Amino acid sequence: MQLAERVQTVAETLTPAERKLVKEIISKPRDVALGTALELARKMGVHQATAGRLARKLGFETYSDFRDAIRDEFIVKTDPALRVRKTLEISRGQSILDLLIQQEVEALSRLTAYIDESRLNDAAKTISECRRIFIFARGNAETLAVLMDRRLRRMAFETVVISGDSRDIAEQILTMGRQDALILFAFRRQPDAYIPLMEHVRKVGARSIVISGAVGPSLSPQGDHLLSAPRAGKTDAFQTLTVPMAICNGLILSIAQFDEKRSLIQLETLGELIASFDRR
Amino acid sequence: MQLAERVQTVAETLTPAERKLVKEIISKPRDVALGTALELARKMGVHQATAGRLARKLGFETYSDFRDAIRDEFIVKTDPALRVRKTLEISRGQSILDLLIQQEVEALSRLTAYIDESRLNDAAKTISECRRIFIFARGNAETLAVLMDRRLRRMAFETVVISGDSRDIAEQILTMGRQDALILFAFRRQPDAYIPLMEHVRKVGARSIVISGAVGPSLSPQGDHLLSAPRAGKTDAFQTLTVPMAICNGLILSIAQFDEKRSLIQLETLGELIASFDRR
DNA sequence: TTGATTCTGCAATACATATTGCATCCATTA
DNA sequence: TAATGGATGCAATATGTATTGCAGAATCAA
Repeated sequence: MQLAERVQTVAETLTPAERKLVKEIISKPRDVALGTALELARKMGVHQATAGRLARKLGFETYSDFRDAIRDEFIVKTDPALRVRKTLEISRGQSILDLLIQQEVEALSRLTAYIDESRLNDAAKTISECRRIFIFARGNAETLAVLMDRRLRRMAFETVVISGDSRDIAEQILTMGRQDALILFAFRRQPDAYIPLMEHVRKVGARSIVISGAVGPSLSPQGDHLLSAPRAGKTDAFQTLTVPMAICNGLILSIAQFDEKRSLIQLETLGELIASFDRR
Repeated sequence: MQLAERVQTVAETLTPAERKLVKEIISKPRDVALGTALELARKMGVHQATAGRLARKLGFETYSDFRDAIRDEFIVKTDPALRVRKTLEISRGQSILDLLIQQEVEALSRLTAYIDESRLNDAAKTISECRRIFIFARGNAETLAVLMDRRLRRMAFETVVISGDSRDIAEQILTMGRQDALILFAFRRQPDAYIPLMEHVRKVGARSIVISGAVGPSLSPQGDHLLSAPRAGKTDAFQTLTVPMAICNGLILSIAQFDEKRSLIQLETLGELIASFDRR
């Protein structure tokens, strides 16, 4: 029986402390497989005894048995070369998920070739200095508009998600001023509203940030900041929002960094910044 | 220093018993990495103490240190995710974007350890057989609700995105019947509406698909299909939707596959399927 | 609020694993 | 063959790790 199944069978009876442990065990089984009950417990801030009791609850005689099971399931015992070959065989033959992930990983790995830190920071700085953020997206990109809207609001920005047809759009951007910014998403092709929108932004003296895919550089007129990188998969085929979402997340973290600096809180490392963000 | 080098430096001074041990260590380092000194010694017919002394001879303080080294060299390295991280660490600095991408790639690489093809297909089959799809998400996951809603609608499914408070929810699910399905997103913690929703689904004989993160297995009551895999980043820190979005995309492609089969169009490869999907 | 119940940490104990001093064995050499 | 010195196993000790009884804390229901 797999670990996840075992957890499911006892899911209803898990206590808060046990839940903490389970979360860690599920997300980092390798660490658990090589560590001790004490290490796991200390890491999650509960007592060693609780870890032992959880093992029993999951249906194992002892904690050691539990660890052995994790090892069986998550530690590669076979020859690595053989394993790689197997994986490739699978992905070449059948698995949708493997194919998808392979493409996503490749595309993500290429991202930093297109967007470097300073570019991201410039855009983040611009946004953090603005009063109001307008967000425009059409098609699948609306997903990202929802994401940015939520994240920005949580950081106490005032946002306006632009929706509807050209008349609606015109009404919504009427109040845009020089202290505002527009975040615009464009993939595949230039949205119909693109030119009038960008011209309006320029006219009122606002700033624009364009987040895009491969078409990014060929958009015209250009915005103040262009954050574009090609997406996973072939053009004109199934393309995902993973790469632009990574750009969005990077942007959010970068903005958070400026916010921290603004409030004179110095953080030692980026790791701390990331850890401090979004905590509940 | 690698194990092989260490052995070479002391090769001249190895005793017969030690030679036996070294042979085993070299040929089955993974077994040694997970076992005890006693196990190794007994297997090769020498005394436990000899194993301990060999460890010291190889330049380690204790047998545990020796085993840790073996683990580093032969177990941790075989984890594809960690290997990627090491590569990225070496080739680049520690910018926000690098850190983010590194985490995303790691998490994505691990995805297939948690969700296999059959699990995905089962869920896809269930959905493709349903008349109407209800979608429930709260917090950041609403982003994914928007994604799924758009994709499913394009595939001519009738969808209902559940919104609002408990009263609204109750009204919206009133018409749910046995031909319907609920896709529910849950991260961090179980949503308040989770239990009543799932109970209603069960009562009316509908199906449920839960897409989740590390908490997935500990949700209760459980749905008919659980698609869960840990997300990138540390628990309780900045966590992204990349992994669950990959699950969604995989699900969509899988559903598309069933649709193709239903309409008697046979595709030679999945690559073609993916290329054919979502083309405009 | 009270009482019952469950959860959880503490600390003592039990168990597993590693280290070390000592005795013996074996091979080598004179 | 006897002497020597390293190699090895034995067993006691030390260290690390897991389990368990107990009591205080938290939770829930009445």
